[in-house]
Amino acid sequence: MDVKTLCLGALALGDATGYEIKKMFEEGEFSHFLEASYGSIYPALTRLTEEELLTCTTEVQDGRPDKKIYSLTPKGRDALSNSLADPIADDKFRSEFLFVMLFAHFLPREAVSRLIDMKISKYREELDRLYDDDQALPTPGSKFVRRFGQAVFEASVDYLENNRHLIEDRRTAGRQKETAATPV
Amino acid sequence: MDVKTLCLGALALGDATGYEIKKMFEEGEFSHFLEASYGSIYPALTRLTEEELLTCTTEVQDGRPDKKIYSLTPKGRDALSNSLADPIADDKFRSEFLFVMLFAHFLPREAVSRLIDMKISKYREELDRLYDDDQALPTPGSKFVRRFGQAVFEASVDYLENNRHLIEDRRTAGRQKETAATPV
DNA sequence: GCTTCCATGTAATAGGTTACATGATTTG
DNA sequence: CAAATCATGTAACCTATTACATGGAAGC
Repeated sequence: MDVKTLCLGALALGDATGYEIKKMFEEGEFSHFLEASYGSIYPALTRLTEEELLTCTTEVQDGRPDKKIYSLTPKGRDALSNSLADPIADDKFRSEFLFVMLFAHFLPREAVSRLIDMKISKYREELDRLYDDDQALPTPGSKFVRRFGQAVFEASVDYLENNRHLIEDRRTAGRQKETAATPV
Repeated sequence: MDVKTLCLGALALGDATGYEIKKMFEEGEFSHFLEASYGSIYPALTRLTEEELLTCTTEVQDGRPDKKIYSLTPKGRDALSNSLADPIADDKFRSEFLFVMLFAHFLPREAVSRLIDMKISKYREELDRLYDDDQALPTPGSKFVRRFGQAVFEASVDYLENNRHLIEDRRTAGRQKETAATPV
């Protein structure tokens, strides 16, 4: 599933420009589970138009590059439909944060605490974005997908808050000797 | 943070071969938040050895290629330490599943149900792997990281089970008319 | 008898991201 | 007055995945 397909999906939610599609990945509908850059979106839109899966209306602007509004053609809608029926790849989750946490004992305790604090704020930011459903949700799936994000990020924040002591309290490693049961 | 750094991390948990490191990504310590293929691991180990961050002991085998066991050198340990102190990239979560769910109304209801069932099994498989801590956990961070995975996957399964009706029950879209309050 | 496991490695390819190029207008 | 927003597009680069090459042993 490449950026072309993702763009078809974006346009199935309504006509849009490349710029607006990018925003959907950054802060819109797709932000918590997809990514794409201008460098991949613009060429994708050009190709899709060549293949007649999209039409493009140019709106002349002063001072700015002309705005190109893309629309899904019936052919494009079919292409999307077909792609949706294709086998889907497994979720991919990549977290450098967890990698670093695995080696938390290599870092000063305060550094670890700072990283956890930062990660919690990041998750909270995501949550704020997910709770702010100003714009009407365009498909029934939107609600489902949004709430999934909420559930997962909430679980993440909860987990970090309730279990950070596991790595913030030291003495866990192999380096203590007879210092048996003397909690500080 | 590239595969080289990830390999340093892998070897900080104990000496290993390229094959074993791959297993850590597939089903071991790293499986739920990192990925790497042989095609990136083997060259990384070669480079790291050239840079003297690793040493390599060759164990001759019959019938199989010689086993190459890599160990972190003190220099390698320092390099890892330094990398851990570098700014860390944001988590990346990519889900084609959620993308498809956004357009669930393009698919037959049974297809959607099947996808959700499959996704739940996938998450359950991950959970089984995470709960099976046969091998002793090598660092204090391991427990923290593992449990994080458990928390998130459990939240995901719970969410799917309790909210699948949001897309499995139709009539939500814009296509109903006066059919007000007549639940089928 | 077939599949999976062990075990390493290279080359081609693909798919992106990053950086660059341009520039007026609005917001702080 | 500076920074962010709007708006498109290309080219260089990079990184990693996929496929290929090899092959015995063990499990089903």
